[in-house]
Amino acid sequence: MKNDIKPRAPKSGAGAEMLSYCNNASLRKAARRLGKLYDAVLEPSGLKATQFSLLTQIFDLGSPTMAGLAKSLLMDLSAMRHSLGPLMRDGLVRLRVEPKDRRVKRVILTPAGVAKFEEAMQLWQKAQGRFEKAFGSARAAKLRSELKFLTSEGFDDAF
Amino acid sequence: MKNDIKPRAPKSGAGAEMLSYCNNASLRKAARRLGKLYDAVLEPSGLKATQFSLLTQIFDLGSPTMAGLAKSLLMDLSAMRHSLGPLMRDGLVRLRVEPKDRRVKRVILTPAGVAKFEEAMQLWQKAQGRFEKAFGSARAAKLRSELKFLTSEGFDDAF
DNA sequence: TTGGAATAGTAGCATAAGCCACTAAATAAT
DNA sequence: ATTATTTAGTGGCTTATGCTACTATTCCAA
Repeated sequence: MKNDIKPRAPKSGAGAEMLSYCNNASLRKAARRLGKLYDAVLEPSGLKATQFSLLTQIFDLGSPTMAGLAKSLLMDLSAMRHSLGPLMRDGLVRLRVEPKDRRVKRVILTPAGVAKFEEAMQLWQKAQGRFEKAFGSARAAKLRSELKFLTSEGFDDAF
Repeated sequence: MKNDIKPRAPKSGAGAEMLSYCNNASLRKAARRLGKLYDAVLEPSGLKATQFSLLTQIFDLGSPTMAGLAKSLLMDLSAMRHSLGPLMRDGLVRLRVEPKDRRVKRVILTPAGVAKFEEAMQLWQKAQGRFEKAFGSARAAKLRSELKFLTSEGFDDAF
């Protein structure tokens, strides 16, 4: 009488793991787990994986505007700003008003930020390598490809 | 001179999207996106997708202990407790001390919690259906399977 | 040119999630 | 039995993210 409601799971009862059928829950769970693994490897740098991602994106885009950075990460502008907080506090990143349009602020890596990025990059390589070894490179590429599709315009429109 | 450092990305420069090579960043980005989509569909219930997941797991496990619930979600016990906060505040869930071992507290769905769960389940079915339609059912099953592996013991050991 | 719409950020609040330190209860070891 | 150890939770702090409301600029149209 316990599980007459369930997410199209086959049978049920304890151990049916209804939640494993939820694409969103599966994704979050995996993200939690993988985040911890990458975090652990990056730990010597003092950066969280999310922070490393931010530095990487800022570096890659080359002093993007806040809105541009947020958009590239499919992140809320406000959320992105909050995440920049610790990085600004630690002097890795700073903001610069765009003279041409004083509404705009560009996100700049400070020299310390670049140095920290380079340091963390070594660790990231290690984490990435361990992942590819444990999961398989081709398999990882395929997974990233699927995830990329999930974040594409096309998927968003289709949903 | 800008991108002489990069995560095994092929070329680089603006648009190379270094970050798309990071398995962790890809996963988080996709999780953010998908979370928002599921959240939007669940919105009429007043539950976030994460909260629905919690209710589902509590329901499925049948009044699990806090530790058991956290473990099943690969979540920190403390984090899980924090997430239960809003659900307890809203009267959907409550805790009950286990008489046999007074350290233990079981997480119980209140009648209101069960009702809310059933209500949200309808919406979840809709979100899940839209996902499967946009992404493909077989493809989704394959993706979940890969994500499941990421959260398995085996992967953890290999990493 | 001036008032309204659009754009870029900021501020505050709320949930999601992890870590560490601490308490309480049960178990094992001596 | 008494202490040491382990197990289960709690609390507080921090970062990750999102939403909404509000401010500052810029742009566009009448």
